[in-house]
Order: sequence, then C-alpha cells, then structure tokens
Amino acid sequence: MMKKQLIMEQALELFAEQGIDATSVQQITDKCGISKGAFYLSFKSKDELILTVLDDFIKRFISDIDYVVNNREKENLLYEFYLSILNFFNEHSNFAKIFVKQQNFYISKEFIIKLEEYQQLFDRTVFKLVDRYYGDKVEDNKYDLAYCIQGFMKLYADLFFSMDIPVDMNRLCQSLVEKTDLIAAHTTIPVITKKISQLMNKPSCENYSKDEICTLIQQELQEMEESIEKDSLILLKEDLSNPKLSPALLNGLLENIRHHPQCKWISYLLRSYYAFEK
Amino acid sequence: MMKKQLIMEQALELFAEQGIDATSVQQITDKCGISKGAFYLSFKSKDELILTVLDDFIKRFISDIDYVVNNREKENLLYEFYLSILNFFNEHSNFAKIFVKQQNFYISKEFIIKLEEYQQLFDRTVFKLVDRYYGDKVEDNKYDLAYCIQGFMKLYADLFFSMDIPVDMNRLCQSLVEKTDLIAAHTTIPVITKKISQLMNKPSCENYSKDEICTLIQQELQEMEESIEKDSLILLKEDLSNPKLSPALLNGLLENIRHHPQCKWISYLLRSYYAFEK
DNA sequence: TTGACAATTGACTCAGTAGTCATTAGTATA
DNA sequence: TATACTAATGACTACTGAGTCAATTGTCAA
Repeated sequence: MMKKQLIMEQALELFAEQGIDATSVQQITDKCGISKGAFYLSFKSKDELILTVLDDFIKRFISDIDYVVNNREKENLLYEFYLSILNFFNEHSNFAKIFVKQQNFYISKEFIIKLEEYQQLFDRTVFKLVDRYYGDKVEDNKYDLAYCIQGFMKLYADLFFSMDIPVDMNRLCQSLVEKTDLIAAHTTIPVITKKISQLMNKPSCENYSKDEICTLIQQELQEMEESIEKDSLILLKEDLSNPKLSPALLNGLLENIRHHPQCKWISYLLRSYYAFEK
Repeated sequence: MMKKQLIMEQALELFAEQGIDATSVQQITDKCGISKGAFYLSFKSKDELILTVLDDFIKRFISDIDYVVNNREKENLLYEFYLSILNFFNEHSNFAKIFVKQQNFYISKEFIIKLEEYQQLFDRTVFKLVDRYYGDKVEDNKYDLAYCIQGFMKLYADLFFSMDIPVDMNRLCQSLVEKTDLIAAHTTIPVITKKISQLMNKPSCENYSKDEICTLIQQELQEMEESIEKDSLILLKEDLSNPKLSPALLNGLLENIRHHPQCKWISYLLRSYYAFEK
C-alpha cells in the first residue's frame, strides 16, 4: 500500500544521509508525518524495513543489468553495461551510496547470506557479459577480468556520490570500456584464477525452481491491479506449469512485464529459468 | 603506558569484528579484563579512543608508504609500492578492514576533515610514485592513473579480509604492476583530469610548519625512553631551529627513527619538510 | 444518528549505552 | 606499622531507541 512505499522512500533518504544504524524509527516517522505506531503497522521491525528496502533495490538492479547483458547487441555491449549501471546508480543515488560502500551496519546473519547470494547472481551476469563480449579472446584471465570490471564499476561510481562532481557519462563509460579492453587483451598474470573464484563463492546458490517462481508470481498477482502486466503474468504462470506458448510469445510476455518495478525480479527469474532449460 | 596500548589493541579487534558503533565500552573493558572506570583513566571518551586508534594507524601507513616511494630504486618502485601496501594491510588486517571499506560509523565533523587531509597526503604520495616511476611517459592521464592505482589497491586488498583466501603476494603484486602499466601506457580517455582532481580535493592542505613539527617532537620526547631514537630526535629538533648538520647526517638521523612506531610520523613530516625546502 | 469495526496515536516499558564518582585495594615511603 | 598517595572498581545517573498497547479518532453500513 501507499504508506509502506512512503516509509521506504523517506527511510532510504535518511539511511543514505546518516547511515542506517544512526537513523531511528522516530526520525523516519517524523519525516513521514506519521506516528511510531503506524510504522509498526507496515513493518514488523526496523530490521524488516532495512531488509525490504535493500532487497527491493538489489533485485531491480540485478534484473536491469542482466537484461542489458542478455539483450543488447554485442558491439556495444560493454559500453551499454557500464552505462546502465552508472545510470542506475545515478537515478537511485541514495541506494547506491549504501550499496557501493557496503557499510558496516549491523545486519542479521540471514541477510548477510542473502547478500552473498545476490553477489553470486551478479557475478554470473558479469561472466555472461565477458563471454558474450569477449568470447574466446579471453580465457585464463576471464575471472580476473570479471573481478576488475566490478572494481571499476565501484571505483568510478564513487564519483557520483562521495563528491558531487560533474561527470560526462558518455566519456566515463568510454573510458571504462577502454580500460577493460586493455586488461582483457594484455593480462598475462591473472590473480583471480578459476580456482580462487570458486573459493570466493563457497555456497553455490541454486537456481529458483519452477514451483518457487510460481509461488512468487502468485504473491505478486494478489497485489497487482488489472493491467497488461497482470494479464501477461497470469499467462506466464500458466505456461510454467503447462508449456504451450512459443518462444516468441514468451519473449513478448517477458518484455511486457520487465518495466514494472515489482515484476522486474520475476522477469529476471523467468529469463534465467528458460535460459537454463535450453 | 601499557594499559592504553592494551585497550587500543583489543578495541581494534572488536571494531573490525562488529563495527565501531556496535562495539560498546563495556565490551572493550570486558575483553581487556579491566573495569569501566579504568577505561576512562586512559581515554577521555569513546570518541577519543576511536580517533586515537585510527589516527595512529593512518599515520604509520602513510609514513611507511611514503618512505618506500621516496627511497626505493626506480626499477621496481611500483612493485615495491604495492607490496608495502598489501604487506601493511596483511599485518594489520583489523585496521585494514576498517580503513579500506571506509564504513559509515558516526564520526565527528572534525575527524572527517582530518580523514580528508590524510587522503590528500596519500594522494600526494601516489602522485610522487607516478612521477618517479613513469616520469614523462604519462601526462594527461596522470591523475586518472593515480585514481586507478588506489582503486586497484583497495580492490585486491579485499581478498585478504573479506574472504580468507591464500594469496601469492609476489604474483599479486606483479599482476597489479602489469595492469597499472597497461593503463599507464595506453589510456587515451582519462576520466579524472587535472581539473576534476582539483575539484575532488577542495581544501588544499598545508604542509606542517617548522614550529608545528617542533612542538610535535617536544611532545614525543617526553614520552620516550632513553635510546638512539630519542637522541636522534633531539638532534633533529635542534637542527630544525638552527640548521648546521649536513644532508648526509640528517638523512642518517631520519633513518634512525623511522622504524620507531611513534616516530614514523615525525620522520615523514621532516622528510616532507626538507623536500619542500629544497 | 448510531454502533461496529478498522486505523492511528503517543505515552510507556524495557534494554542497553556513555560517562561519573564515592569507595576500596594496592603500593611506596617514613 | 602507620600514613599518604595512586590506581582501579562497579554501582549509579542520565539518556536513547526499539517496540507495545490502551485509548482515541475515523469510517461506513444500517
């Protein structure tokens, strides 16, 4: 509902400004113009709020970037990749501030695990990028390259929020592409080898199962209003348990829902699911 | 005294484990096996403790790295630079954990300013490195290169503490040198230009004056025991107000004190002072 | 208009924090 | 041993912030 959204927005702003731990529930409710009690009608605890806000954005982020990596033409793929990331950070700078400097606020064990899982999903996306864009041109240094790409992304994202500096986004992305190309083409001593890469991502996280995705869609449908998106989602759900539609139709349905904030994640999961099935 | 050192060490451990804000004075005193009152005999406040711990390490870090940049042969300079940094992080991994991910703990305005000043001093050291190692080979991309070097340093430092992964330090440094060389030699689109670099470091921080250094030495002398280091420091102080000694003698005295933890910073300040005078 | 129900409030509890200070323990000197 | 002094203690104060819940306000069908 509306109240929940309001709280999330205002909270995010305070989180980015002062840090998560330093922001009290009282401050959030004051900023929203509601009472403390009202807050606990929308969220069970402050922890749940934090988790919901971050989870929400991370899912949107991964979904968006993964879409770009899978669907843009190969020629400009790396450029488009950097551009989408930096645009996302720019548009959601409050989130980015918290996300990029994974600051040390207290978070529960379960959320740490969740974050690690997301990190792994994003790693996969970056690997896909490297495979599509560089193909056979990189081999041994593939893992090191992926690590560097994420490093560049974070390093130059700092420019937006640590300091407010006028950035020419086009030039920035071109520069990142140039740097990445250099490292891809000439690295002879990779640090992150395949072995080390595996060590880093200990618990190999599973793909979501068909049933899990169905459940998620079911939950989502209940909160949605009548729309093209909702109808598309219903069709997608039916086709999951009883496949009939052609790839083209499926793709169209996925396209329909991918801009809907709440559907982004489902769209991402489905795309991963179908890619895996093939 | 001993007690103060004990508190600083135990506190740093807890800070790295749980975060600074999440660590209470009670926890620290419990870990030290002393009472809460005893803590306040050594430090005026928790803030003072935090400040002292971080300040102490940052000074040691900058002093060490700056020494390497100024005194090692040019051939292996970049390699030695990365090696010293990563060794320092490795030896003081608790400090590094806090330092590299500049986490969002509450700190006073004055300390933020202090941190920015230190950042600037370190920037200077990196510029010196670039100048000495690459000389005229880099020009336009000098500032971008320095930014990347610091990025590489932080990115790969993560390997030590985010995850505990066996790292071949020699190979790692060679790899970083290779990457840096690539970017130095072939970058045509620098992001961080001279202009942007200046924007980033708004308040140009001054060198310490002769008098300030004298005062610092005076304070230090009172806490030191009789030793070669103390005698050297006395001689250096006399020579500051009344220069007599030859460069060779001065250099020898500076060498004498540079390994003493408490003198490192003074040694750094004096070296910067003399370099500036020339 | 009434009464039943839902939404909202904010004073309150409770746990945990930084910092204080009267009291005690320990030590060195005469 | 008596005395003077310092070092150390931990119960205490004052305060903050998360979460609760009895009381109040708002809504709407009858």
